[in-house]
Amino acid sequence: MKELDEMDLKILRFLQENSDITTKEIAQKIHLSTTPVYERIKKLEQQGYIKKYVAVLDREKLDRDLVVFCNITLKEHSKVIGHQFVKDILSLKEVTECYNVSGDYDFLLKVMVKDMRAYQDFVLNHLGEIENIGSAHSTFVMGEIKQTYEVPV
Amino acid sequence: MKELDEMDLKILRFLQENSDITTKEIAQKIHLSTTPVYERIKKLEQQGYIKKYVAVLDREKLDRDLVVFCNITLKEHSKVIGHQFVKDILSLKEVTECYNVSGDYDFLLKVMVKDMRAYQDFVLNHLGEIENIGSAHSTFVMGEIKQTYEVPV
DNA sequence: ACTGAAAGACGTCGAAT
DNA sequence: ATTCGACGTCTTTCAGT
Repeated sequence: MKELDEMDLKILRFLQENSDITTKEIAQKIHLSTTPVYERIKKLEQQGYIKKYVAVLDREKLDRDLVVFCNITLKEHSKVIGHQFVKDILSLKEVTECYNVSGDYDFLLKVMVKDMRAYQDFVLNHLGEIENIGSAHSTFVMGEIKQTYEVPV
Repeated sequence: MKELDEMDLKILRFLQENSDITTKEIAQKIHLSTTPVYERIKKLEQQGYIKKYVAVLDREKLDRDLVVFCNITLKEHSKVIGHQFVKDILSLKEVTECYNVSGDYDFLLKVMVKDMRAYQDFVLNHLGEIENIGSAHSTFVMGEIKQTYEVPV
């Protein structure tokens, strides 16, 4: 991180907002020519600051209208059991995010499904099949105020 | 959504995993030539299934080591107050996601900061400045088990 | 480390089948 | 839907400052 200057940060800000932008356009915006911009981007990719480039899809157009944050506690907390839980969770495609968290619960899942019926099916038939879940508490998303994948830099 | 066939879905799956892939490579993977793949992608972009293309950055390499889910309640729930809260929240760059949720709290924020000291500063000096917040309950992320921006299709 | 120019690759799109 | 082909633009590189 130390070796990044303000030019690098500006490039990162542009790219994480829209990676379709051309090297030339970035160059114009930050008042450089294309070559240094090109080389900086390559450096940022190689050094891992940029992990990958992805397409962002429209959740609702793809009929995934329901987003739920699901708080999970485990019955036991041994290393083996935790590991098995993680393995089981990773296989569920409806779970787009999973965090090990502090507080009253052990894990926080972000689940994306078509509708309430699909969520019911998810809880009963998918979560319900996983061993060692103590409790599951669902928080439903009613509105997305802000939704970005950006790292504040 | 109805008008998407299996080919379109395959293309979306590839692109949301890695948008650096060339039209030619997708064509090979799904056994089509480049022209129809190209046209399908353009259609998916124009119809809004693909919202944009972005670079995914490495949070930890950029010194944003602490992720916190912050549950907020408002003191009052009038339309005006909710609107002002939203406006205030949107101005905080540390808040990468904000949802209006069901349950014991009104809003769920995902906050990304450098460390615990920065979080303290965020809560005291940024959240603390916002009117009408009744309570804030922080859940700290200890480990990221799964973290994807993909829509399950 | 940057500029400017030049080569080459790929996205882009029309025409024909 | 496919191949072919051509055009334009961007990526990529190199010589020069």
